This record gives sequence, structure tokens and C-alpha cells, in this order.
Amino acid sequence: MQQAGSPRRITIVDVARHAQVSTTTVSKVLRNAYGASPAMRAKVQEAIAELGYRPNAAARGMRGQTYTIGVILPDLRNPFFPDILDGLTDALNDTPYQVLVGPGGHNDEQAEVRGSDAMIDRGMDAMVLVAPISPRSRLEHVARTVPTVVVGRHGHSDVYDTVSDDDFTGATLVVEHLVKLGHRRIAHIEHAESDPARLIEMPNAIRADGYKHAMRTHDLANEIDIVSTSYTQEGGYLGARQILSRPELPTAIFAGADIVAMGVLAALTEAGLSVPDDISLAGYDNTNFAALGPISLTSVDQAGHHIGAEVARLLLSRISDRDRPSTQVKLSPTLVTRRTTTPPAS
Amino acid sequence: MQQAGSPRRITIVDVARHAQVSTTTVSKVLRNAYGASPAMRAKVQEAIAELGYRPNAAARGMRGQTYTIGVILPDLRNPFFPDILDGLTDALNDTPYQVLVGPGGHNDEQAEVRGSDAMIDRGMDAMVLVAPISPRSRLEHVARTVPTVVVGRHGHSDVYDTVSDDDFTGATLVVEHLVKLGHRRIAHIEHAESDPARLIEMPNAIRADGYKHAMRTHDLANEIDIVSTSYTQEGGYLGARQILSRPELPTAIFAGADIVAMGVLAALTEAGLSVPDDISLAGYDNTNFAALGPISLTSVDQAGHHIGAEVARLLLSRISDRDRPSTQVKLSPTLVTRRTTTPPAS
DNA sequence: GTGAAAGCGCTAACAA
DNA sequence: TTGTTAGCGCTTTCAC
Repeated sequence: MQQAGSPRRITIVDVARHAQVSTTTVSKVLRNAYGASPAMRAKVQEAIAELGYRPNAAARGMRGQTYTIGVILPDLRNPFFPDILDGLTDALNDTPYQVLVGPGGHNDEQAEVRGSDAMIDRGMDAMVLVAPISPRSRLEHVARTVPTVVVGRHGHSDVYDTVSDDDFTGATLVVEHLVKLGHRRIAHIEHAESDPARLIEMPNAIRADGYKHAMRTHDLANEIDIVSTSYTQEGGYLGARQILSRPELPTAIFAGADIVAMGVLAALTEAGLSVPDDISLAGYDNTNFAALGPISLTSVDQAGHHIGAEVARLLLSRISDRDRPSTQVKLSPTLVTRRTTTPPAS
Repeated sequence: MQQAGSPRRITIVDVARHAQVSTTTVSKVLRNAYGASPAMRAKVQEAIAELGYRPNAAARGMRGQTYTIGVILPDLRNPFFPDILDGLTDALNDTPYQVLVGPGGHNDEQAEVRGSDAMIDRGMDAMVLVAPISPRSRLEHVARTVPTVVVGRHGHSDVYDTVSDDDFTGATLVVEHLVKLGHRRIAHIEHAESDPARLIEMPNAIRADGYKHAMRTHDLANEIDIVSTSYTQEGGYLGARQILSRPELPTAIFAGADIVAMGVLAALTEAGLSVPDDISLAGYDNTNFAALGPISLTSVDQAGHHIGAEVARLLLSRISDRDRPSTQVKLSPTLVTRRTTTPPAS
């Protein structure tokens, strides 16, 4: 048997007729807007419930809001991002806003543009760009079209709000921890960044900066050893292979992200080296599986859930006042030490 | 300086005026519809490019399609799902369709309903429900409203298409592999399922069935040992703790999903047991990090990317012919053996 | 406080 | 082949 041609969807007109009021009144009730008496409100609410009415978001969007917030993530496989998303959706739970996520383009600029354009076309009320790689001009273009919060990118803009973590400090925490354990030859795997304009804004670059600065602070300028790949598992694997081909191995590796550390682990295991006996390893993001038993990775905690909550706060305030000055929120990371970092074998 | 009040967005009327044609003609060009001469087409294309016009999806949705496909995932942290998503978006790359993802509700039925309702309200042209937990009546309700493909759920429906993997066979492969290695006491951690109606449809239940059946086939009916928790890392941890409290330990554990195996690893490590020396371990899904060096988990491969591609195929065919009979696609899993499974210590 | 009516940007009948 | 026009379901003036 075939489907019975779904019955026409209930509209605001149906509700108005059923409640014996005008569509205007129904609309006011829907939006909690001024100008409907309690009696009217009750009548309308009842009709809505009875008919099981749900407003058509596309139609609402043509005049007012769609009550939809678009999130662009660079990579769905990096387990750090769900933390942010959870923080965001939890904070938005009691609001009429719904979060939708772009499918993520594997750190691909073109995909990022496509995704954000698609969301603008679909009338998102606001956008969240997480660790975007597009040039600042593009971010500002988006932000001028729709209220935007940029996460994890440094630098100030007049047109969008930002929430970021102090990556410089985070990197410093790692280096200091390793130095305190007695390490001197500490290598760092970063996400390659060639564009000079982005160098001063991207968290990966700032982490590398923090690493370099901390190394110098501890008189280890000569030991600075940076390998540029990407913030992916594969990037970690390739970076570690590169490090392993050196005549003298480092005693510790600081991976710019946990997902990178995963790849490093794979490469080290493959090479018959053990962590932390042969080489200590630290990551960044303190994702769920950093805590995992057989891994137990020392990592920098960015409190993704908290970041998401801050994003929600900025979003709502920006929606209610589009012209308020832009805001920068900067959070402080903490170091979580686990079993992958120990004093170097003497 | 404050943002300069974004200029009014270009509409189809602007394009029509600029190209000196009617809006109908522009619309036809946009949709590649019949009834526009090549000359007209060229003129319109040029105007579109010159003005940088992009159609408003909400407005399109009011009469026709939104060119948007909604995907509901049960859990963004399970690394198996990005594989499916990649397969889907790759296959949709050359179409005008855009994929948007619900934020995922942690295997929570209420969140699943909210998410799918929100997507219907937002005029999705089609929906993909991945491993949904809602009762079948709910799935059919969704499918009657909008073309729907259900992934990873067994059982036939007239109103939606399905793509699923042969979970029974997958479980059998694992048990046979372990038996061949010499194991007899093989425990299984499943996702708890109490609802009898869902028991025959949910992949987790089918895997448990396959496990039981395979155990019986090998005269190991007395060794059947199932622990019910959930398909999460925590579920694996708790399940393993339960198993470890038994007077006699199994020599192998078959976790119903890789993410479960991660939790098992944590619990075993914590208890001072080593894998595979003390206990062999197998997972399901062959996610990226099953392959990871220090883990190297034996697992069942479901070819998520292929699943996604099949979903895209069904979606497009359903959109072009809403009344075609529903289709069931069933894929076959393969076993990938790695280092976590070895013969039991004698 | 309430309702009538215009219109958001697009598509689909229908005319020409 | 092309253009005119009537809506889609909602929000928003603007009368009353």
C-alpha cells in the first residue's frame, strides 16, 4: 500500500478560524508579542494544542525570523567540537532557537564558503563559525549579513563577536610542565599556516608562538623544533614520522591538538617506541578520549562546553540588539596531566 | 565604527530587471526548467553572475523546494557517523542539494522528535534518520510528511526507504573469529533495549541475536553472557566493570560498537588487565581510531562512506518520484582483525 | 486590544 | 517561448 498523500499541513489560518480570532492575534501569541489579552492568548494556545499546529519556519523567515542558528564546524571528527555544540544547544534549550550544523568540510576553505553561504540563503538568524579558515574579509562579509560569533580565532573585529581561548597560555602550560619534568628536547607539531594575515589570528599559530616563547624563556631556544602538518590524525602521524627520521629524537612531543596526538601515538607504536617510556606526549583540547585508559593523554583543557554557553549568550544578546558594540570573550585554559608525560629516560 | 546596515539583498526581481526578462524566465533558468531559450539562459546567467545573486531558500520553499536535506544523528561523538555523512555529502556534491545536520541528542528520543520536527518545520526536502530510536509509528509519521531514508534500522516499511548493514552476519563474524582463536567464554556488551517492538528492528538487538545464535552454533550456549548498557564510551566502561566483577572472567569481550570498546579498554586498563594478553577485545564499526596504533582494535567494517552514498542515491530517486515503491538496501559487513584479538592464555 | 490587508521572494498556472 | 498574475504562510503596518 502506498502513502495516503499526507493531509494539508495546519496553518495559522486554521488556528485563527478554530480559535475565532484573527491571524494577527495568533501571530502575536506565537511570538509572545505585545497586544494580546490573556483571554485571547489562552484561546489561541488551546487551539494550537488542539490542532497540533507548528509554524512554518520558512514562511516566518520571509518577514521575520527563522529561529534557526547555523553552526559551521571545520571537521566533525575532531572530538573537541561536540563539546562546544553541547554547550551551545544546552544554553539554547529554553529558547525558541534551533541549532543546525553544516556537515563540515575538512578544513577546506571552499567548503567553508559554500556552507556559510548556504546558511545565509536559508535565512539563519545568526551564525557561529568555529575555527574558520577563511580570510577575515570573508568573515566580516558573513557578519555584515547576519549576526555572527566567531569561535577560536583571535583578533578583534567591529562586526562580529568572538569567543576564544588563550592559546598562548595553553601552549606555555604544556612546555612548562615538560620542562619541569626535565625535558629539553621538546618538539611541536602544528597546523601548517602560510598566509601571514592568518598567522596572527589562527589558534594553531598562537599555540606555536606560545611554544616558541616558552622554550626561549627556559633557555631552550636552540631546541625549538616545529613540524608543520595539520590538525588531523593523519597530520599527527605524518608529523611524528618526520620527527622520527631525525638523527636525534626529542624526549617529548607537544601535539597541537588531541587528534594530532592520536596520529603521533600510531606512528610511535608502529616504530616500536613506547609512550611515555621512550617519548613523552602532550595534546591539546582535553577531549573525551584523552582521558581514555590506555591513552591517558596529558592535555590542555579548553572547556568546550563553557565556550558553547558563552557563544549562546553572545548570540542572544546580538539578536536582541544588532547594533551593540562587538564583544570579545577570552577564556583561560588549564593543564590536565596524565600518564603520557613523565621525566625523560636518563 | 559600526556595521553599515547591510544593503538589501539581491532578489529575483533585480535579476529580471537587469537581464530585461520576466521573473518567470529567471526562475526557469534557476531550476533548469523547460521553456527558456539558450539566448535567454545566457542573458540571465550573466545577470546572476554580475549581481552576485543567490536565491532565498526560504522563499523557494514556500512554493517549491528548499534544496535542503536534513540529517538526524543520534550522537556526534560516535566516530562512525561522520563516515556516513561524508559519503552522503560527497554523493550530493554535484547536485543543488545541501545537507544540514541536527545537533544530535545523545540517543534521546525526545531530542530526536524535536530535531526531526524542527527540520520538517524548516521545509527540508528530505530527511535522513540515522539509527533512530523513535518508535516505528513516529518514523512513518515523518516519512509521510517528507521523503525519508532510515539508516541502520531493520524491518520493512511502505513509506520510507532503508539502508542497513547485515548486523546478524557482522556479529557472527566476530564470534567465529574468536572461536577459531580458541575462545569459549566470550561476553557481549549490548545497547539496552527493553521495548519489544524495537527489539526486532534495532541494530544493537540484531547484533546481540547474531552473537547468541553464533554461540549456540558452536555449542557455546552455556557461555552466552550478555551485559546491557549503552552504545557509548561510558556504557562500555560500566559494562566492563560489571563483567570484571564476575567470579570467572571471560577470555574475550565483543563490544557492540567501537565506542563501547573504548570504554571497555579504559575499565580493563584501570583494573590492571592487558589486552589482548588477559582478555581479547573486538568492536564494531571499524571507525578511524580502531585502526589507531596503541589500540589496533579488531572490528567489523560497515563501510560508512558507502552507506552514505546509497542514502544519497535513494534520496534523489525519491525526490524525483515520490510515489515509487519503497526500497530496502542491505549491505554486508566484513571483519578487520587487528591486535586486540589473540588466542586465549592457556 | 483587535483585525484587515499588504507584502516578503519565489514558483506555477495560465495567457499571450 | 515568454510574461502576467496569483498565491505559499507568515509578520507587520495601520485602521478601527
